[in-house]
Amino acid sequence: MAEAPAGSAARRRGSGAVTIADVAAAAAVSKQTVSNVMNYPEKVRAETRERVRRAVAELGFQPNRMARALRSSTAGMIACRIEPVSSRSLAPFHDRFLHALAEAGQAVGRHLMLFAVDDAESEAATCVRLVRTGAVEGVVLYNVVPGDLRPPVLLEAGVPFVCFGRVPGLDDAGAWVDVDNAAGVAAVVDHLAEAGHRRIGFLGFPDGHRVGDDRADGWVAAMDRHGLLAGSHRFDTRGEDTWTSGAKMARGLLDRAGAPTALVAVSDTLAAGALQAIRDLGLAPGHDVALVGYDDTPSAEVLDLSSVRQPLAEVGRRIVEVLCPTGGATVPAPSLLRPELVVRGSSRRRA
Amino acid sequence: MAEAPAGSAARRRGSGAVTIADVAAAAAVSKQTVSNVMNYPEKVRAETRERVRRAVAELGFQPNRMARALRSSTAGMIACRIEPVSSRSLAPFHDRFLHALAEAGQAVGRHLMLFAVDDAESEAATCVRLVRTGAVEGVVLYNVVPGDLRPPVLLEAGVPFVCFGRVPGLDDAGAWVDVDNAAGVAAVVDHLAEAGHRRIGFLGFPDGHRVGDDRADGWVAAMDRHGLLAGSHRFDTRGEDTWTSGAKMARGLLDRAGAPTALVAVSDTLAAGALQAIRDLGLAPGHDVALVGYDDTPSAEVLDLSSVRQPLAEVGRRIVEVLCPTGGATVPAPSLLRPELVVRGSSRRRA
DNA sequence: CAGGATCGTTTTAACGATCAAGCCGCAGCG
DNA sequence: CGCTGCGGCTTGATCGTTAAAACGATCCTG
Repeated sequence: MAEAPAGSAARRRGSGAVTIADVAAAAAVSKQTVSNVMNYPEKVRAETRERVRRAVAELGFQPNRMARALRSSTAGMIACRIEPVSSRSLAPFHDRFLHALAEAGQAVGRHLMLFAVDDAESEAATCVRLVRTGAVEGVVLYNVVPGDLRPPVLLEAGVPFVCFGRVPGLDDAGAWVDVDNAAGVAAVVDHLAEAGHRRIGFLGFPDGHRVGDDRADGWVAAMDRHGLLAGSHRFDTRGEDTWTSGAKMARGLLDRAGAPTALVAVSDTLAAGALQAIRDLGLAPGHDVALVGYDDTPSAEVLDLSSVRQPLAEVGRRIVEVLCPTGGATVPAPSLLRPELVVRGSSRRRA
Repeated sequence: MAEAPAGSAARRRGSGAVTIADVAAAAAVSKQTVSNVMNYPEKVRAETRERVRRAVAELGFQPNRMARALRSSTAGMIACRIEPVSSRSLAPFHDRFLHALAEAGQAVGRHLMLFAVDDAESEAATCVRLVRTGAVEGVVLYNVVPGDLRPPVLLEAGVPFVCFGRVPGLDDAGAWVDVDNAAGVAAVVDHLAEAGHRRIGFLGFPDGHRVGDDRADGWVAAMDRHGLLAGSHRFDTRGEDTWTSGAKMARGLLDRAGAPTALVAVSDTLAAGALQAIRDLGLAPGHDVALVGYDDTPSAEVLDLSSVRQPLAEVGRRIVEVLCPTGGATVPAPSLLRPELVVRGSSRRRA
């Protein structure tokens, strides 16, 4: 490990760093005044404030976080589980969620602590322990599904938490933030219908998971709204979230008479597979067949693939706002955010 | 946000949780004895220990982390930057690194704190601040390249750190852990050569980045060792780390006389593209053309693609060991770990 | 049997900050 | 003149824990 050089610019004293007492001595004021300068500058006369500020700068003073946390019993941290990378999907979505959370947290002076556990049960236990030991102020639950066993446990234990994912029973507490999956897919259908497409195929996930089901519902609802639902069950395909599966589903849809002129995929992985299938059939994506993916992963940009972007930054901000209320007096309601369709070449031109 | 119910099983007192003083009172001993029971049980008489233990269990006491951190000035945390998801690669590698780090940290009682910054410069500044404020004991630098400006800054500031990625100047301090990229690719070439392949193509990254260059060196060295280097520069292709680019490079190599019978790709993304190209040419992966990727991402398993697995768990353990030395008296040397080749169908059968 | 070593526990004192009074001087006001 | 109010600072207590010293009692040991 890299060791500290004997004498560096910012001076260390004895065993530890420079404390508020050192600053106080240097500026010839009391510790409390230094504290005030740091936290409530308007409470201190300008002249004194300047003197203290100079001392702070000269000594390179940085208030000790643990001491502050102890005294004011605010850890300045929130926790979230980091899940093992699943082989289900190629899309690095969890990554981006954590990044958004970290960024949103920092904006209000909170840091993000990660922990790794094997299952939901130990996740709940760990969350309880982290809050009980004062390590964090609250926790974030990722990918919450109906019937999830984590919320009730945390509720019972009195642990502040916010879910990413709808929780039906918690509607009044503002304890969840979600992105409207149905609306996202519906927006895609709207976009395609406006461009004149009448036969719009759907590449979805197998039934039985919240996200996939919501997206499928969005397709059905929007198709119905445009009067395109009749007979379109032929265009409803489902499969695992893999590239291969996407290619297969697309081939199945396109390789027949009366094939769809547009495809809606519920992930960029599926869409990437579909893209290849389209090309394999000698068709031009965006021209012969329109194609839209989901999640706006980096690959979507590379592939010039239209995709639905989830407002992750906003999700992070809301979560943090609920967990660590700043100025806003009112406790916010649970948020159902609208995703945004990013139109690229794969769906821009009329089929 | 979910609120604490009025009365839950684990009792809260007044404004806060149960403290060591409560336990002491309940067990009719001093606070210090309780502390000893928690930290040095052998120092306390068995009978007393039992009594204290009962009180701890009854009250559900959990020592306050901040207080402990303050008193013993060990934060129990390490920090690492979470990078924005790059559009360069589809592989969620950073994810897995963070997971490994979190897990390794927990094994020795350390938690992982994330922070988000825009560039390397502010990363260094943030690291310094985090350590100076006592928030973390040390930091981990991800993806360190030669000439990286972060190590010198941290060194100067006396911040304990460990790099993932070789740092030539720091060889004596054990300040880095790396995986031998050249050895990984060489192992692939060995594997293919043993299977009888003589013409082995290379799908690499453009020159100028450490990881890519190391892997290219590995190919050259191993080819040379097997006496296959002569004329094989025709088989050396380079391109961006995208699926499309991989497909194009593979097509370029395979679609001519005297084509390679095996391909080494330096990422699974490139390999996935190559896989498609192979199929497009009517060839059978693993039979007509052997193919091996790199990083053993989830997609490799799905695609039945041989790949080189980096020992991330071990990387995490070493990093943590250096940052937070446990029992081992000796400061470990910098670690250059060997990756492991995972053979799957794409390279199992003789071409 | 005095003097020291040992054991198990308590007491005291931090760790570095913030909170809540308290104090002092000066202005305003009856 | 004296009382109150207030800005500006200091003092003392405190958050919950642990390190280190103190302490009384018992046990050796020469």
